[in-house]
Amino acid sequence: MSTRTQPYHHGNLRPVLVDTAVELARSTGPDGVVLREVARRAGVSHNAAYRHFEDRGALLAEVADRAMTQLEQAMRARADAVTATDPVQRAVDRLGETGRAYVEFAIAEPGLFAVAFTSPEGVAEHRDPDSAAGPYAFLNAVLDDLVEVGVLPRERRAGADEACWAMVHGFAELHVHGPLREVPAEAREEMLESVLAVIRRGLIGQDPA
Amino acid sequence: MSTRTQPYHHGNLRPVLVDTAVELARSTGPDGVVLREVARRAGVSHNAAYRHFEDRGALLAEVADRAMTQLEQAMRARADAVTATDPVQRAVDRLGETGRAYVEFAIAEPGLFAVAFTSPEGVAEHRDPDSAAGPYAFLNAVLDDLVEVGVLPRERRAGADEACWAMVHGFAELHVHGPLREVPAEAREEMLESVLAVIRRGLIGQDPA
DNA sequence: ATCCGATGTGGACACCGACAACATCAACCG
DNA sequence: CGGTTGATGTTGTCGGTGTCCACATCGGAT
Repeated sequence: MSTRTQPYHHGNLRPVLVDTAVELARSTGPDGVVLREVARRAGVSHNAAYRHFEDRGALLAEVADRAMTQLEQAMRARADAVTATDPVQRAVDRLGETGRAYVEFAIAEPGLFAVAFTSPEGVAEHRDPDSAAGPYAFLNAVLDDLVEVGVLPRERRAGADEACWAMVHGFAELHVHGPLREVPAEAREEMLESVLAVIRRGLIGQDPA
Repeated sequence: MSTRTQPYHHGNLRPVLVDTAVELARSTGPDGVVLREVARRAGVSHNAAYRHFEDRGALLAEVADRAMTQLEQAMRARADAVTATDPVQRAVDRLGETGRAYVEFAIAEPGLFAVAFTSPEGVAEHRDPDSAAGPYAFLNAVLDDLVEVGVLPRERRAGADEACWAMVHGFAELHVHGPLREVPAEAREEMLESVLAVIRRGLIGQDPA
C-alpha cells in the first residue's frame, strides 16, 4: 500500500539544508533564513535540521562562512584579472580592484553580504572567531605587495589594512542597507572611485591615476 | 468595588512607548524591540501600541530617528570641544573629533547605532528617506570649513564626505558587530588613530600631527 | 538475526506580530 | 443636563516561528 514516494531518510540532508539556506539568504537576508522554510524547501519535516545543526544560529553561521568564501573569491578574481605589467602599477591596480570587488559583491549579493557580517541573536556563538580570515588575509597580501614594490612606505603599513577594510566596508554598508541605498548605480560608482582615490592618496601619498 | 489602580486610559502613552523602545533598543538592539515587551514595560496591554504606530516598523523607525539625533549631538559636542585657536589646526582637529565621536557613539551605544542604520523587514518604509541628514549635514559643514581655511583643495571637496563617512562607519561596524568586535579597546583606539591619519593624508595631503 | 545509534517525524509549548470586536472615557453638542 | 461620537485601551484570536520531547525508521555492527 505504501507507495513510498520519499525514503524515510534523506541520506544527504546536511549539505542540502545549507544550500537551501544560502538560497534563502540570497533572496531575503538573515531574517529570511527561517528553519521551517528551509526544511519545507528541502522536502523534509521541520526539526529534521536539528539532527545536523544545534541551532538556527549554527545554520546561519554556516551560511555566513560560505558567504565569506564567496567574497574572498570575488576579490581574488578581480585582483588577478589586472593586466598591468609594470610592478608598481600592477600592485596599485590590484588594490583598487580588490576594493571594487568588495563593494560589487555587497551590491550584487546584499543578502549574503548581510549574513556574512551580521551576528544576530545566537549566531555569534557559532561563528568561527576569525571567519573573515579569508578576505582579510587576501587584502593583507595585496598590501604587502605594495610595500614590496616600494610604493607603500613600510612605516605606514601598520593600520593600512584596517583603513582599507573600513573604507570599503563602510561604503558597502551605507549603500546596501544604509542611508545611501537609494543612490543610483552610476552615482555610486563615481563615489566609489573618489573614495578609492582618497585611500590611494592616504596610503601611497600620490595619485598615479 | 473597583479599586481602580490604573486609569483605563494611559493619557500619555505614545512618548512613553518610544522611551521604552529606546531603552530596549539600547540593551538588546533592533531585534530586542518587541512590541509586546514594550507594552508590558509601559504597563499597558499588547496592541495598545497600534493606536499610536501603524506597525512595529513605525515604532522602530521612531527609535532610529532618535538614535540619529543622539549621534549628531555626540559629534557636535566633541567637535565643539576643540580648543585649538589656529584656524587651520582647529578645522583639522574638528574633523578628527567628529570621526572619533562617531565611532565612540557606536561603541558606547551599539544597540542604538544598529537601530539607526538598520532597515530590517518593514522598517525602511517608515523611515524618513534622509534620516541621516543631521549627522551628514554636520560632517559636510566640518569639511566646508576645511576648504574655507584653505587646507582642503576645493577640487577634492567632492567625494570627501563619502570618504569620511564610509571610513568611520565601516570602522564602527567592523568593531561593533563585525569580525573585529573582540579587539580590545586599547588596540581599537590605536587603530582608529591610524585610520584617521589615512583620511587626513588622503584629503589634506600632509599629516600635520 | 538482533540490537543500537543515527536520522527523520509528529506533536506540543511559548512567544511574536497583526487583526477584529469590544470597553472605556472625555469632549462636544443638543 | 443627557446623549453621541471618536480616540484610546483591552481581550481574544490567528498564523508563524524556534525549540523540546517522544516516537518511528533504518542501516550497519555484533
